[in-house]
Order: sequence, then C-alpha cells, then structure tokens
Amino acid sequence: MTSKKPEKPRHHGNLREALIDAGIDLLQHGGLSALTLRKCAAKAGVSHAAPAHHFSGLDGLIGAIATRGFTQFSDYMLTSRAKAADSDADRLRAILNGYIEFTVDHPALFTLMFGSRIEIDPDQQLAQAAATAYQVLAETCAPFSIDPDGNPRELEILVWSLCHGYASLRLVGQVTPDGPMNDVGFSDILRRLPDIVGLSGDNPK
Amino acid sequence: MTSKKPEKPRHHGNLREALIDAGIDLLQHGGLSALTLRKCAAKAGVSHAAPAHHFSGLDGLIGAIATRGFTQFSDYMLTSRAKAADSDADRLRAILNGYIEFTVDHPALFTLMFGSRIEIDPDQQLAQAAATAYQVLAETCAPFSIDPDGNPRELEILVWSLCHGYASLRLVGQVTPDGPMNDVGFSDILRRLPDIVGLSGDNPK
DNA sequence: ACCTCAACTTGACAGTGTAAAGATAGAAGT
DNA sequence: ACTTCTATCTTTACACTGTCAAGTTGAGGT
Repeated sequence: MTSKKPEKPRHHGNLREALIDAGIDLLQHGGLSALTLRKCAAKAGVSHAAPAHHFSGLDGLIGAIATRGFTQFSDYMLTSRAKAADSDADRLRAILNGYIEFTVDHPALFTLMFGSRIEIDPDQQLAQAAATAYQVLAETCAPFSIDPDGNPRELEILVWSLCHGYASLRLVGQVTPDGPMNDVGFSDILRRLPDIVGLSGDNPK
Repeated sequence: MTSKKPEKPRHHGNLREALIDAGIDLLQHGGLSALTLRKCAAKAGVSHAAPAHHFSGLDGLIGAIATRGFTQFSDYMLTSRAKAADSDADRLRAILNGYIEFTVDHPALFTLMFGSRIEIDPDQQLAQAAATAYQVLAETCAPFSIDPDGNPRELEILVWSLCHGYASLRLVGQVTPDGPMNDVGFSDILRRLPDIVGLSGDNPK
C-alpha cells in the first residue's frame, strides 16, 4: 500500500553475507555435494557471476562458510560449558559434548570445515575463527596435566584427536547400520576421560 | 621387430583394474581434486564413457578406489605389527604407527576412503575391505580391557577415534605452519596409550 | 552535472558427469 | 565354419559447473 520497492536493484547491499547464508542453507538441506557457486547466487537472487566480486571463486566462498562454521562451533562448545556443573572435569565433558552435538546438528558444515578444500593459512578470518575454537578446547584442558613438566599442548591434542576422531568416524560410520560405531556412544568415550587426562587415582578434580 | 600389435583393440581386457590404478595415481600426484572420471579414462587409454560399463558413475569408481585403499591400509598395519616387538602393547603401538604412516604416504587416498562420497552399505567389497581393516584394530586391542565386564568395542572405538582423529587433524593442520598440531608428534600421543588402554599401574603387558 | 568505481549482468568457454545410440569384438551355440 | 548374442567399447549430445571477459548500472565524490 505504501510505495513499493521497484524491480530488484542492481546493488544487493549485503550480498556477501547472503551468499554465505545461502551456502550454509544448501549444505544443511542437501549435503556437501549440493553446495555450488551458481546455486548460492540463485538463492541470493543474483546472477552466477556476482559472487566473484566478493570471493576468490568457490574456494573463497568455502573459506567464508567455514569461518562462519567455526564461529557457530565455538558457540556450541561455550554454551555447553556454561551449563556445566562446577568442576573442571564437567566443563571438559561439556565442551566435548558440544563438539559432538555440533557435528550431529550440522554434519555437512562440519565436514566442509575440516575438508580438503580448506586452506587456513592465507585466510586471516578463517585462521582467527579456527584459533578461537581451538582456544576453547585449550583453556578447558588447562586445569589438567598429564605431566606437569611436559608440553600442555600434548593433552590438548590428545583430547582433540579423540573427540574429532569419534565425530568424524561417526559421520562416516552412520551409513553402516552394522558398523563398529553402532553401539558405542560418546558417553562411553567420555567415561574414559579421567584416565586420559590424568584424573584417575590420586588426582581427582 | 616381431609381429606388431595392431591398432588399439576395442577390448581393453582389464579396464576395471586399469581405471582404479589410474585413479589412485591421479590422487597420489594431484590430490583429491585431480580425480575425475574422464582423466581416469584417458590414463587408461579409453574414451570417457568406457568406465560406465564397469562402474556406476564416478561414485562407483570412488568406491572401488576406496576398497583398494582399505586393502593397502590393512597391509600397512599388518606389516607394521609383524615387525613389532613381542608384547601386546608394542603390537598395538605398531598398528597405530602403521595407520599414521599410511595417511602420510597416501593423504588423498585416505581422505577419499573416509570422505563424504563413500557409501559402505551397498558395496559389499568395500564393506568387506573396511571390516578387514577394522578387524586388524579389533584383534590387536583384544588383549586389553578397560572393564572386563564391559563392551570390548568401547576400547576399540576409543583407540580408533584417537588415532583417526590425530591423522585427520594432521592432514588438515598441515597447511597451518603455526597450527596447534605443529609440535605434537604421534609418539607423544602413543606415550599416553597405557593410561588409555588400562595398562598403567598394576596391569602391565 | 559529471566522473569514477564498485557491483553487478550477460555471454562464452572449458571441463565434467551422465545418457543414448551405434559399432565392434569375443564368446557361445549350431 | 558360420551365426547369433552380448559384452565392451566409441561417438555424440546435453546439462551443470567454475571461471573469465566485456559491458551495464548505480552509488558516491567532486
């Protein structure tokens, strides 16, 4: 009733974010193979060549989507940790559960984030987002110490490998009803956490 | 000088295997993105449509390549285990080192084997090869037991998650010179293995 | 009002996967 | 030895995709 917007303007106004949103939506509904530059452009309402002004090709868009992914990923872990009971061990369990929940809720995005087309080094925003996610893990592992004189990063990588490995195998394994993952839940893995992070015996926390 | 073979015969004779060989070669030299059906066909010396008789499209070829990959993967672990010192713990360490060595030697093949285009369930040969590789892990974990009354699969998945996670993160992380993986070697992870598989304290093997 | 440049659109090309139709060679049957 | 059938290709075509170049348009600055 009021003045109508004329035909679609040449200037989208926020195309970069719209393309990223479109990409995440395509991943969520169609999986990794559904993500194409032309489909993102179509979803955002522009021509197939419009993204080229905002991204260095499909790999540039993938990097931007991964950056958004790492931000949401960190949020999952932080939100989970905020709800944890007040012990170091519970906080660690909480962020690992957050890790797994993210992969359950966003399997294709997670796969893209750690996929073969990702190059973290030249993309500062991606590197920053990935480092922030890692920092959540690092600071939650900090209270624990396998070896007080050792490299704290060892414990971090140990825990990260365990969790990431489980998540990755689960994503792959879910297509095999009789696969080895079928009856081992992540809580079974978490039950082992005290031994792994040096919380058994005389070092409870 | 003796009788020459005439022009290239219409029947390749062993095209299926030749296409798989070509695919593995392309992966090895050019990475995951270098693998295409047409390049495999060209390498095998046939037209682009010839593979269609042997595989259900590119995904069919990927499945066959993954099957070959799992066979080589098992060989890596078995060869490593055969050379291990004569203790259960050494044998387990050996197959995990074999696991990692395979990913170092064949990063793109490993990525394809556990990638998003793999569907184990409908492909019996792939399922068999993957199960065989898993069986190597399972039988090498068998001597250990976190909980004698518990599910032995828990320990298997724990060890597999840890190793696979480390390998996967290393493959991704290797593009980041300052990444968190930079100074944690797999031997650092293996040092923790006794705690993880219940070999610390009064249960040495 | 004019100029500059960012932000697009249009068109084209190369590479890719897949499908259909046709050709050929080898195997099997007579 | 000949015929028939089928497996194993080749050729052609189409749709989709990424990328590039040229052109157009709108916003911002002077």
